[in-house]
Amino acid sequence: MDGQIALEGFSAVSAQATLVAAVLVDIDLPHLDRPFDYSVPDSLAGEVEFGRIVRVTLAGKRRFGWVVEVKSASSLTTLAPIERVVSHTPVFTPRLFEAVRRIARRNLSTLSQTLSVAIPARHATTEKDVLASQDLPAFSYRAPDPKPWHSIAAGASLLEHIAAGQAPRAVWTALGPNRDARIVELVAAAAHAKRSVLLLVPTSAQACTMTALLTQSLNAELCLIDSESTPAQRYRVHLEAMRGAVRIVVGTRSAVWTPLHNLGLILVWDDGDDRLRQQRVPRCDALDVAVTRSHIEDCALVVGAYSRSVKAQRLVETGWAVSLVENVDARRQLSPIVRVMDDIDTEAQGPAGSMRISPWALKTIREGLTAGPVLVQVGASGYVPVVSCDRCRAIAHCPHCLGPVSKTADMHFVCTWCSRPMTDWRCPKCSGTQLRHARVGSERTAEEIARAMPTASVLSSSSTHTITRKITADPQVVIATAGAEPEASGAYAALVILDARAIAGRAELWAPEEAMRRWFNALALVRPGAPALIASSLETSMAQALIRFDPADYAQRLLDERAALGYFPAKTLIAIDGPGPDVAAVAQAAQAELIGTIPIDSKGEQTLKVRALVRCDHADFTQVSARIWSVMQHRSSKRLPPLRLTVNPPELF
DNA sequence: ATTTGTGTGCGG
DNA sequence: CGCACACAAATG
Repeated sequence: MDGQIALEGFSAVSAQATLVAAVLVDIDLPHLDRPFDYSVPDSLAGEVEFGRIVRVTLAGKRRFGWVVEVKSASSLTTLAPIERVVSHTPVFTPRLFEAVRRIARRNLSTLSQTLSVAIPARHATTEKDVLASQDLPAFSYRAPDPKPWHSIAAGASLLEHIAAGQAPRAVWTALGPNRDARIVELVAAAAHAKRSVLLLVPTSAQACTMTALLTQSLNAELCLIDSESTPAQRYRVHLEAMRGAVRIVVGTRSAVWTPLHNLGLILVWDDGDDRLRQQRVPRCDALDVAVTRSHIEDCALVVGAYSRSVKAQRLVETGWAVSLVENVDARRQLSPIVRVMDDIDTEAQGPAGSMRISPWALKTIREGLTAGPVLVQVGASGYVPVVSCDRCRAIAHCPHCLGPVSKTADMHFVCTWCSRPMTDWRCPKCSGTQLRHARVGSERTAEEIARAMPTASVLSSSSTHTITRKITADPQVVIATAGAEPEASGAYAALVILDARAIAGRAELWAPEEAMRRWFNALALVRPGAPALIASSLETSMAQALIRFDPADYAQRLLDERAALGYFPAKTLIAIDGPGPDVAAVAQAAQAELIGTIPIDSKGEQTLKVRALVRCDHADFTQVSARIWSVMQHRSSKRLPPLRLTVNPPELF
């Protein structure tokens, strides 16, 4: 009987205008990842609206949920009621929800989990405070001068389109000396169009620098969201952005979801940096979210970097974004002069040329010191393989030619120069006879340089120890790992890049792209016309891209290679991790090409785990992912252990 | 994840 | 026949 049911908390949906809310419940299970209808008690009718957080009962347990639709009827006859409306305001917009939906689909993750990532945790007192405030700051910016953009083909046009409130898309390769000015102009253009701006950078430090830059040059009111931000601050910016009270947001990865009102421009800086990628599920990439949002919000997108990621180049190749590159004159005027050592240089220097710090490198450092600070970029600790004496740790050299020793695939020590085997090797320092294979980093290099140049002042900056952010224009040698380079007042007078081959030569598919990103980031810190030496021989196309200062061309080469191999981003790959038979079943159900299945080392677990990689064309992804997802739903409803899915695993590409 | 419903086996 | 336990289905 209806009366009895109502007593138990359920109500029949009558012919009267009782409202129904579709609620997405916060449970991370694939088969429950869809909205459920709840009746809206008359007492809550005024509060239930799209985007509100509510309290509902699902399967006998009280849970939080998000209202994703309010309608007048349901296809079901009896509904449980919404018990409480939790948030006093919507915490997301229809457009943000659409972005969440697409990103969840693409990453094969649940909507509820993705929504949880996109929306900061509610903070009640902050919410009250934001809702009580009424301030909407005045908003008027002059249109930036497009003149400085004339050294970039299509650059001025991009700026004018943004200033006119339109939504152009570009991948931009910047030059160190004028990057800041260009960013300020881009932001000013969108602000002039009375639209909001979202600026995303890889690190907190960069976010702070950007905030300072924009505050100073635009006299703009803006908000900063980075790893230092408290939950209260995050929630405040989120709500204020939605209300239009905040119009410019600078931040790191998590800020990409900020639901700015009338979003006009998203600017992603250095998209190749893996810090713009989330490590935990749903592992979404700030660039992917930015691309998706620019579609949905109809806003401009500028992907800027000193180098060019393969992913960004793909946006250019497909015609979705235009490529913005400084012309040859500007590059020549504003970039350092790059010299890449080749095999002939190495040979010309004689035996010493194959030492870790070559005479060429030392010469470049010495000359640079006469004009200002010199940057030496080294591989991070553990990056550079070195063979040394097992007893005294002295770096081993070939007794015949003094060349460097390395370990071959079949575990033998040989000279990389004359390829003589190191049988009967004897340490010249301590007479030890055993060799060891180690990896060294920046600290060792600092010692070596200090020894070679006793009069120079040497500073070491690495992410594992101390990072120095800014140095004076006084002559000194700065040894830094990639990403830990301090900015020099007036820029560096010279740059030496060591260990280049150790980084570019890694077996991972992303190695050359990542190497270029690191090197161009270092090159951007050097004075125009100053010498920059890459102290290793490199593959010709790589060397050419550095010398001509043309990372976009090289990215296109890498993209062509990926296409030829059938890898991301030319195709879509999905990794399925879990117990062997289950993984095989899912790979089968996907009806996509199975590239292979490899065992993965699972620590402390009994069951043998494997990773299957399946591949499909972009056009087939929707269907392939739908098939995989339905298996996941089935598995979770049967309470089978979950499998881990990764779309285009960033550790591979 | 949690509850509710249905089926099966065994003691009474 | 009645009850406990196992398994499956639904969850609003």
